[in-house]
Amino acid sequence: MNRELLKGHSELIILAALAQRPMHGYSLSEHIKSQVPETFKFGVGMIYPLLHRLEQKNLIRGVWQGPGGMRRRVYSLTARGKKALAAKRDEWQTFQSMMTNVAIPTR
Amino acid sequence: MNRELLKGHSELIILAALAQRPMHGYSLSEHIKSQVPETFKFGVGMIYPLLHRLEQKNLIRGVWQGPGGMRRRVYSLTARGKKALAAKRDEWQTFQSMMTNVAIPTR
DNA sequence: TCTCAATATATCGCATAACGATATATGAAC
DNA sequence: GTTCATATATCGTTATGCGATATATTGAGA
Repeated sequence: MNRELLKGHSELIILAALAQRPMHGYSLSEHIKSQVPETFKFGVGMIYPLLHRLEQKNLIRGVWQGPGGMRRRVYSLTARGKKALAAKRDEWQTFQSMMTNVAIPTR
Repeated sequence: MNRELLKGHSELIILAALAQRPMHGYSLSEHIKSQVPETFKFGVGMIYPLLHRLEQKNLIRGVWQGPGGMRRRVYSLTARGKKALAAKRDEWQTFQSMMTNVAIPTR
């Protein structure tokens, strides 16, 4: 399976997942693995840079859980993140219908 | 609009267009421009590397038009290209439904 | 108690490819 | 004969997917 298919779409996946409930990186990875086909699953090594990127863009915010137990950073959507999610959903719909129109002939 | 969205999907667009009728690079570019939204249109500079790539993979084959007139290379699908197109269409359907499931909540 | 697997985060490096910019040449129209 | 559309080609930048690797903690079981 082409590994470039996800390019540019992964942020939408993360934001949509975090909109359901706040999660930390590892549980997010498990969550996504459970609901997308094998070929599309994110490696853990992909999740953290993505989360850092989204936090830098102020679309999500993470807080360290503590003080007891293993350190984990739980992320949730910011106000900007919610708007971005809506925008990315629209963007996906546009892209999706364009691709389907172009690639799949109407019979 | 995110410029990474197309990653990995552009070959499908080209193959699907050439399945309709053989074209050379420039007309292909015009063809695609006419049927996809502004934000997704391919610059001409994108078309030729793509065509070279597809020809190297033996999915399309180009023949120089001649001898009179401006030089132009007309591309059409090979047998392998037709199979690849079918595979990429399936791949798109899988990707498409996965993304929609994950990104757009069912109400 | 010792070990191992699962949990949890982080970062490095490679490969791929979108995409704008730029170069070059021909043909047609004015 | 100058300008615009046609036609192909390539370079450099940038983004990012993704595997590999490193490190630390916790809990279960032998």
